[in-house]
Amino acid sequence: MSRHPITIKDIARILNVSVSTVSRALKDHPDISKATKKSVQDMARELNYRPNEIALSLKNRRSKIIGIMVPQLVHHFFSSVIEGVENVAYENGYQVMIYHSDELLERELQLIQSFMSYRLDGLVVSMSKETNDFAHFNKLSQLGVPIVYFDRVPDGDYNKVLFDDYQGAFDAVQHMIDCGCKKIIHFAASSSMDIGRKRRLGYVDALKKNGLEVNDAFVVECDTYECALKSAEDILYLFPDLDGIFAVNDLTAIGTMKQLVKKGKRIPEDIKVMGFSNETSSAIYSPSLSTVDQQGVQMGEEAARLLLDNMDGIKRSVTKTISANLVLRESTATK
Amino acid sequence: MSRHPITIKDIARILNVSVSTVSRALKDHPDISKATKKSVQDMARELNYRPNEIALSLKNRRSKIIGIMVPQLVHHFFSSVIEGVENVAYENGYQVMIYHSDELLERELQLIQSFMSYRLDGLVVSMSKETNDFAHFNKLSQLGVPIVYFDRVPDGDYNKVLFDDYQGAFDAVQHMIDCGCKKIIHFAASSSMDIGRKRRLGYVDALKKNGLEVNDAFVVECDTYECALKSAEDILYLFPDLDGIFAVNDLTAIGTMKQLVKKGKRIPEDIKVMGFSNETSSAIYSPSLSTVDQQGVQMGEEAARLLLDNMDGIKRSVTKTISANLVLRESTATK
DNA sequence: ATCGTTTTCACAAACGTTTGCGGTTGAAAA
DNA sequence: TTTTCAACCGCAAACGTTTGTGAAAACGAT
Repeated sequence: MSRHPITIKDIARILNVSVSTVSRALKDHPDISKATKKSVQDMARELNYRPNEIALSLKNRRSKIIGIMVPQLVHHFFSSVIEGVENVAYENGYQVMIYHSDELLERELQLIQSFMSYRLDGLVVSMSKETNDFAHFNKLSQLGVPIVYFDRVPDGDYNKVLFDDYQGAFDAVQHMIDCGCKKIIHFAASSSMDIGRKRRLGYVDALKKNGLEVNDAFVVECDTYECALKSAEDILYLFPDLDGIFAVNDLTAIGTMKQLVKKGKRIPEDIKVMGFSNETSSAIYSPSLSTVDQQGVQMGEEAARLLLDNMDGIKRSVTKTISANLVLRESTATK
Repeated sequence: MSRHPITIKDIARILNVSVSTVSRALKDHPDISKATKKSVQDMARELNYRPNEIALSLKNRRSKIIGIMVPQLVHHFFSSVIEGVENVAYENGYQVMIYHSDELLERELQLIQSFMSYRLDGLVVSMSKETNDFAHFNKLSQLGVPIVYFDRVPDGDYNKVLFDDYQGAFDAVQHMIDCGCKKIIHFAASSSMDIGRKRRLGYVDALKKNGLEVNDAFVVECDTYECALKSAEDILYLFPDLDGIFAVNDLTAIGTMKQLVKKGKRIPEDIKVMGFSNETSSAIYSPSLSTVDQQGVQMGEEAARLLLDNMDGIKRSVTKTISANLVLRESTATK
C-alpha cells in the first residue's frame, strides 16, 4: 500500500548520512569507510532497496533496454528469435522490450515513436510486409540508435543477420534427390520476395548439379495453406509422374500433403515432400514433415550480439549469415 | 549522429523563452499567449520534438507501461492474450512490456525485480508451472502495483480473468453426443491442475445429462502428444467399441488421431475426436480438428481493462469468466 | 498620476540518481 | 604548536519534465 518504493534518500535519512554517501557506499567507492559501507549495505538489504532504473536512465541518458520488433508473435520462427535475443540481452544486463507490428506499417511507425520516447538503446527488427520505405528506421539510425535487421532486411549497408535460404533450399532438394526423387516440383513464394528468389535458386541449382531436368513449369507460385490445397491437385494433373514436392514453407507443404493424400497418393512412398521453417505443426502432422530449420534462437543471439557490439559507438555494417539445418522426418523417409 | 534527441530546453533556448513557457505552450495552458503558443508549437513540430517519457515517468512516478508475463511465447493462446492486452493498452495510451518466464520460477523472480526497477504501472500475469508460492506477486501487490491474473491463477481474493473450462468441455462433449457418439473417452490432464479438474467435470456432467454411462475407466490421464500416441492404442484395446475421444488439449487430440488412423480407424466415421484450445495445428491437421476456442484476444482485452480499472487506486477483487466457443471441423463431421 | 486588474511569463523545486569538488576531522610530521 | 595530508563525507548540479508562486508589463478606470 505504501505505493512508494524505498529510495536512496530513505536510507540516507534513516542512517543520518547524505544521499551521496549512500550512493557511494552501495557501489563500494573507496572514499567511504568500511563501517559506513556496511551499515548502508545492510540497511539497503533490509529494506529491499532496488535502484530506480528510470532515474538512472534519465541520468545516464540510456535505458539499458533494447527493443525487438517482429511482424508476428504467433510464429515459431519469430518467437525463437526473441528467445535468442533475450538470452544474450539478459546475460549482458539488458532488458528486452518486445514490439509487435502486426504486419502493419502504421503500427510500425507508432512503435518507433514510442521507441524514441523511451530512449531505448538499440533495436533488432524484422520489417512488416507493408514496409517498403525505411525512412523511419533511417531516422532512428541518424539519431545514433544502433539497429540490426534480421530475416526481412532492407537492401544496402546495414547490420543484418540473414538465414542462408539458398543453401537451405539446395540442401533440402539435394536430400530429396538422394532419397530417389527424379521429378521435383517447387511451390515457391513470389520472386519479388527475397526468400522467394533465393529458395527457388537453391532448388534450381540442386536439380542442375544432379543432372535433372529444370523446367519453369516445375515452379508454381503458391505459398499458403489454402493455395496448396488447390495447386497440389493441379500439379498432379499436369505432371502425373512427379515424385517430390519442395514447398517454400511448412504450411504450404502440409496443405500439399493433405491434398495429395486425398487424391490417393502415399507419402513418402509415392511422393516425398519437404517444407521450410520447422514450424510446430510440421513435427506433429501425419506424416511428420521433413523441413529446413531456420535456427531462430541462434539468429536472435547473433543479432543481439551484433547490436551490443554496435552500442559502443563504432559504426559498422556487418552481415552475418546463419546456415541451414535439415530436419528429416517421415515425409521423406525411404522405407 | 547527434545522439541527443531534442528537448524542451532546446526549444526554449532557440525561442528565447523559459522552459516552463514551452511546457505550458505545448499543453495549451491558458496562461500562454496565442502568439507564443503558436511559435512554440511550430518549432516543436519542425524539430520533431518528442517528450522524453523517461523524464515524465520519473516526475509522475508512473511509467505508463504495463507488463504482461506469460510462461511461453510460442503458444497460440498466450500470443492471442498478448494481442488482446496490447489492443486496449494502446487505446488508452499505455505501452506493453512483454515478459516471458519460460516456465521457470527463477526467471519469474528475476523479471519481477526488473519490473519493480522500471516501476511499471501494472501487471497481467499467467504463472509458470513451477510457481506454487505467490509471495513475489503478493509483495508487488502490497507495494501498490495492481495485478490481474489470467488462465493459471492463484486461489484466493485476486483479480482474475478465467476461461470457462467447465462449460467448454460440457459443450464439446454435448456436441459429440449430438453427433451420435455413445461411448466417449476423455484424455485428461492431472486433477491437481485446475483445467484438468474442470474439463473433466464438464465431460462427466455432459454424459450424465444425456443418460450415458459414466465410468472412471473412461478417463485416462494423458495430456501430451507423445503420451497420446501410446494411450490411444491402449484405450482402443480396452474399449474396442468407443466412438469418441475428447482430449484436454489439441496436441493430445492430434496425437490420438494419428494413432487411431494408424490402427485402421476412420475419423470421423468410426471415431470422432475433439480437442481444446484451437491451436494453429488443429486447423491444418488432416482431418482438421474440432476444438474449443479459448478466445485469447478477448481474455487479454478483459484482463487489460480490469487492470486499468484497478489503476485508479480502488482495490477490488473481480473474477471475470470468458465463455467457450466451439470450432467445428472435420473430426466430428457427421457425413 | 495612481491604483487595480489582467495578461503573460520566469523562477525554482521536485522526481531518484551519480559525481566533481570542497570541507571537516584527526593524526602524523615538522 | 603549527602544518600537512589522508580519510571521510556533504553540497550541488545535472538528466527532462511539470507546476505552484510570484512578478513584470500593459491597460483601463479613477
